[in-house]
Amino acid sequence: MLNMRSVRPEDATTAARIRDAAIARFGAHGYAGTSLREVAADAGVSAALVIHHFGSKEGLRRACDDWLVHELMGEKDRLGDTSVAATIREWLDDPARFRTSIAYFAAMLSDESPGADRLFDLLLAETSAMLERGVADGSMNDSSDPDLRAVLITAYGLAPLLLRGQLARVLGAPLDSPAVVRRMTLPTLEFYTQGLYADTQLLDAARAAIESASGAHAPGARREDPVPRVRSDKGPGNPVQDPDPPVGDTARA
Amino acid sequence: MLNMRSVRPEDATTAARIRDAAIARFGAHGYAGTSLREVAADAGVSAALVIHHFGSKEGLRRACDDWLVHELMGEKDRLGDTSVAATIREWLDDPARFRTSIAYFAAMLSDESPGADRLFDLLLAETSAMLERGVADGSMNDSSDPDLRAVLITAYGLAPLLLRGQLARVLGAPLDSPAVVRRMTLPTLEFYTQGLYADTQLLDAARAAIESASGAHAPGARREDPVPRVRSDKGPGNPVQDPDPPVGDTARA
DNA sequence: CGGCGCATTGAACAAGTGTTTAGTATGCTG
DNA sequence: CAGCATACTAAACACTTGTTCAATGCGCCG
Repeated sequence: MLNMRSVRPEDATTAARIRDAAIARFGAHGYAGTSLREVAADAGVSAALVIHHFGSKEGLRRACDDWLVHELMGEKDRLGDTSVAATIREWLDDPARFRTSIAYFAAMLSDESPGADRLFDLLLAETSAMLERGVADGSMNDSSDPDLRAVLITAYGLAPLLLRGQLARVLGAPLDSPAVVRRMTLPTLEFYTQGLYADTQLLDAARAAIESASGAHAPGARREDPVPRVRSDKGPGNPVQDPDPPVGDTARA
Repeated sequence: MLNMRSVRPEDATTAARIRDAAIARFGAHGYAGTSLREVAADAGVSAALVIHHFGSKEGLRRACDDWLVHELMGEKDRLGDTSVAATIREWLDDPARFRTSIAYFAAMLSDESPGADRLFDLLLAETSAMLERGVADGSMNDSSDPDLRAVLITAYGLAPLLLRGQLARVLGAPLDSPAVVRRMTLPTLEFYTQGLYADTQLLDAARAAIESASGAHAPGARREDPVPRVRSDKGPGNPVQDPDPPVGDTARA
């Protein structure tokens, strides 16, 4: 289970070597920023052979997508109790492979490669299942909109990976370095346990505003009203007066 | 303050039209995936004129970067009390521009354009200042590692924007649509107020483990030990046994 | 050994790339 | 009006792109 995957740069079949080289290149420079000849050179073959094996550059991309979905999601069909900790340990022990795969995944998301949708959906499903279990056994809080929360948590989980370049730059070491992984653990847990806000003032205000604006809290309900300004009716004294501060910060950025 | 920016697609100077077309193209298809002739065609000029005005394609990129930093971060030099709510309202009222700018910013991050570093640093500084004020006035919880928390919060804030394509697909409407913005508000606030975990069990365990592993909790301290496995010493019964679940989920993805 | 099939290649292809060059129009300054 | 800078273009440049083609080698099966 470990060895059969760690057969990475070595021999393997030639097509696999090409695919691996392509994943590395695509991940580092994007699909459009990578030429077949570069991939071919990395794999030690001719450009014509790449076409011979994969039909076209787009075919190569599809093969990379398929491989990555298979490799990252593995055989875990049941979203059940496959140990998350074990998975983490696995890629912590092999940061080289983790790095390449994550880079490719990030590139997939930017390039809007169709494979990214599959991967994101799998992640989202897994997160949803995890949250449901957590709520069921009482270890996690409930949510007013579990589906949306699952999307949010999934996005938050991906954030450090998508921004790994910035994090590495700011923190002074790669995201998958032991030092950074260790340093991130506690603050992340703190945030996931205590939240950010010390009191429920903003939350209560938002709830009240939404309650008064529309009758029910139906998620996908009518969307024809111009947009109820839950956000701008609180005093300007509080610097984080917006109920949705991260998006806000993002926006102004 | 509003009008001078909303002069978007219309006349303006020719160089500005080219720049705007480039931002749109770069944002949609990336730097490498965009040709000068496409940009030129969008702007209604010849490819040679683009070179004439910006020197080279790379020069055009730099001009786009500069413009975006200026446009998104505006004149807010002091990270002080410029109202976040006002900024949000501003781009909520102009989703078209917001979309383009955000797409370009996301592309900058993927392409590792140097301008992305500037923008991220500004965002991070702003987030840090916001957190410091929040802690000072008691509206926000303190953190064991404020600097890292600021990085985390910044990343979380950017996450929905970087994943806007996936969010839009899963939620059935664009991220900047009134329906989605409205729907995200409450769950986000809930998460930022209550956190995810219902009790401090995992947090306590992690703290204890770290405490016992290394003497102090110094952030950047010695990094020569192989990495203390705070993660794998808890029972397999809890599905979210890892102190750092989002990264974990990400990893296995 | 003969022959088939596959992996593999260098050379060539048309199309597209960023960039240069020479040239035309246009409007401002004297 | 002359002169000049500037905005702008079409055409060509050298080069790279993805892809094709004919050819070569190698191994397997009879």
